Amino acid sequence: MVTMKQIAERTGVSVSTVSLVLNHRDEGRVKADIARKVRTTAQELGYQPNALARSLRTNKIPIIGFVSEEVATTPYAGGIIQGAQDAARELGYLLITVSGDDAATVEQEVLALKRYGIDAFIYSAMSNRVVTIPQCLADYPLVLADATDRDNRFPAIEPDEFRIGYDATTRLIEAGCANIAYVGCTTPGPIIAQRGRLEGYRAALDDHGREFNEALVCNVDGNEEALRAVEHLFAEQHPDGFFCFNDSRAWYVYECAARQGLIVGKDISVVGVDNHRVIAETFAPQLTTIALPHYEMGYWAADKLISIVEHRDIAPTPNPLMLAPIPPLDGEEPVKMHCVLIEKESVRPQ
Amino acid sequence: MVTMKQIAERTGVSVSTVSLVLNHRDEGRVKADIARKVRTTAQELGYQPNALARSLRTNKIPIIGFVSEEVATTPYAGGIIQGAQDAARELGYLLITVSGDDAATVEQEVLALKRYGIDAFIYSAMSNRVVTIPQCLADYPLVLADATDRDNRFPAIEPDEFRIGYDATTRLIEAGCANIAYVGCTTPGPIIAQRGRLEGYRAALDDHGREFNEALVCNVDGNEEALRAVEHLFAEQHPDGFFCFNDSRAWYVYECAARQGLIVGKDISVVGVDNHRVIAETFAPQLTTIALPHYEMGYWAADKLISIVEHRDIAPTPNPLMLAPIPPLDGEEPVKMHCVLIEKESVRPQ
DNA sequence: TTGAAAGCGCTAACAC
DNA sequence: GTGTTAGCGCTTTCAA
Repeated sequence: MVTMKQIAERTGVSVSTVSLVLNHRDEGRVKADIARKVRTTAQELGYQPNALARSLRTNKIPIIGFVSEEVATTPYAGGIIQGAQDAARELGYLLITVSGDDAATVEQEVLALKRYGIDAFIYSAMSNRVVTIPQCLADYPLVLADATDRDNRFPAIEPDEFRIGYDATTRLIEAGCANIAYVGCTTPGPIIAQRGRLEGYRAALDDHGREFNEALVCNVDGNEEALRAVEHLFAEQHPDGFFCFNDSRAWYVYECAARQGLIVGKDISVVGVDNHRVIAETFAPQLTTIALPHYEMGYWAADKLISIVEHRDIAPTPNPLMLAPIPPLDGEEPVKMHCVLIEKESVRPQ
Repeated sequence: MVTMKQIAERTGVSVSTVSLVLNHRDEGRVKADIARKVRTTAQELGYQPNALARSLRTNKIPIIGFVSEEVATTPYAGGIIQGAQDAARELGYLLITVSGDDAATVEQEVLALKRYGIDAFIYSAMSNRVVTIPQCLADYPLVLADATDRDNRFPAIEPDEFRIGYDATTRLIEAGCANIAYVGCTTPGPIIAQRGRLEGYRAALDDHGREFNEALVCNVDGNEEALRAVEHLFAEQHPDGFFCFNDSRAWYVYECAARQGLIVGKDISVVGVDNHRVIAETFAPQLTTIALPHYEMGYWAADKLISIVEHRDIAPTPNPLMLAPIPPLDGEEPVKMHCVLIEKESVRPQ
C-alpha cells in the first residue's frame, strides 16, 4: 500500500505538505511547482488514500446505512437501493445495506454499522406501510423511503398513493370504460397504499360525475378464493375497466377474461400497478402499467439524508415524475408515478 | 464515545489490560477478578469498540464486498444478498453491496471499497450467466454466486440447471402427462439456464423411454408474439404437461389454457421456475413451482469466501437442497432446487 | 511556505 | 500478570 509518507520521501517534502496538496488545500499555502511534483509522484506510485485512517482521524465516515426489515422477500427492493446508491455515489458516499428478519437482527446489524462510525440512515419498508422506527435509529439523522412513520417524526419519501388511484381510474374513464372496477387487497400490510389508491379511485369517479359503486370494489388476498371473487365480479357487474392493485391482482382479471373469451385492450381495459416487473415483461403492451418510482424514492431519500448530515440546505426534493404524462392505453412505456416528499422536522444526533 | 482509555482509568489498569480482556485474550494473562472488573466497567460505560481504529491497526476489516452489475433490474437479487448477509453476520462480517449500470461505475465503487481495506468479494450476475470478471476483482479472493466465469478461474455457486429441467420434467411424467412441452426462452442472457434446463428436459424424457419431439419445444421472448407461439403449440401439439422457464412463460400457458377452457391441475399440468415470486403468490397451489435457491447461493458463496480469507479449511459446500423432495403436484410449498458448487483454484491476493 | 509533532483508538511486542 | 511503548496512516495545529 502506498502511503503519504512514501510520497513525501520520494518528493523530498513532508507528509503535511502531501496531505495539504492531495486534499486540495494547497491553494496559496504550497508553491505551485511543489504541489505539481507531489501530485505526479502520487500518480506514479498509484496512491490511494487510506479511508480508515482518514475516518479515524476526522471522526466522520462518508457512508450511509440503508436499513430494512425485509429485503429478501421483496422483488422491488432493488430499485430503491440502486437509487440510493447512485445518489450516494454522486455525493461521494458509500451505501451499506443491512436487513434482518426481525427487529433484533436489524438492531445487531445497525450496531455493527455504528461501530464504524456510521451515523446516518435510510429506513425503508419496501412497500409503503406504517412502520415503527427501531429505537436504535431514532436519535440519528434518518430519512424514510417508501414507508410512513407511525409517529410522524422523520422526513419521508413515499409514493403518492392517491394519485396512483386517481390517475389510473381517470385513464380508464378516458379510455371509454363505463363500469370501472377496483381489484384491491385485504392484507393489512399495504394499508396505506390500499387506502390511498381506493380514495384516488373514488375521487376520480366523483370528478367525472360517476357514481361510486361498492360492488365494483373487489378486495382479494390470493389463490383460489381470489380467483373466485374476481369471477364473481365479472359475472355480477360486467365491468369493462379494471384498476388493479398489483401484478397478482391483474393476473386474476386476465385469467377470468380469458375464460370468458374477453380480450384485454379490446373488450376490457386494465390498468395495473407493476410491482414485480413481470407485468411489463409479459403483458405489455396490452396493459397500461403504473411503475412505482422505487429508484427515485431511493435516490431522493439519500439526497435528503446527505443534505441533512452536511447541513446543506437544498431545495425541496424535486418531483420530476410529476411531469410524466400517462401514455395512451396501447403505449409500451410503464407510467412513472408521482412521488411525494413529506417534510417533517429532521432529527439531529446529540 | 467510550474508549478503552476511559475504562482503564476508571478501573485503575492500563489500556493493554483492557484490550486483552475485552478481546478475550486474558486467559492466564490477567487475574480473573481484574478481568471481571474491567468487563463490568465496560458494561457500565456502555463501551463499543471503535472498528475503524481496530481495522487501521490490524490492517484487516471484517467486511466483504458484494459486487453486481444489475441489482436494480432484477427482482430476485434480494434472496442472494440476504443469504450472503446472513452468512456474513454469522461469521462476524458485514456485507457491503455495490453495483452499477456499467463496468466503469462498478469499478469506481469497488475502488471505494478497497480504500477501506475491503479485499474479498462476491460477484453475482443475478441470473446464471457467463460473465467476465472485472479486472479490478481478479487479484482478490473472489467467489461467484449465480454466475459462471468465462475463464473458469474462481469458485462458484450456481443453480443446477440440468437438474431443474430433469426434475421438473420427471415430475410431469409422474403426474401422468403424455405430451410434455418445454416453454423456454430465446434471449441470449440466460443461455446457461436455457441450455441446462433443456438438456435436463431431454434427459428425463430419455430416461423414461419417451421420445424427444422438437415441436414440443417452444422458445419465446415476450408479448404478443410469445402468446401466439404458445397458442400455436396448444393447437398443433395438444400438450398436457408444460415445463416453463419462468413466470412470464407460465403466464402464456395459463392464458392459452383459459382461452381453451382447460383447467390447470386438472386438464393440464404445469411446472414453472419461479423467478419473480408472483407465481407462488398468485398461482399456487395450482402450479408446482421450482424456486431457485437464491438465498442458499448467497449464503454459501459468503461462507466459501470467508473460509478462503481466513485460510479456514471447510468441508465442501453442503448442499442441503439436494435432499428436498419434489412435493406432489398439489403441494403448496415451492420446490427448492439443488445448488451445485463448482470448485476451482481459489485466487489469493499478492 | 513548509515541517515537526501530536494524536484519533486500538493492538502487540517487549519490559518489568 | 501487568504496564510501557511504539506505531497503523492520516489530519491539523503550531512553530519556524
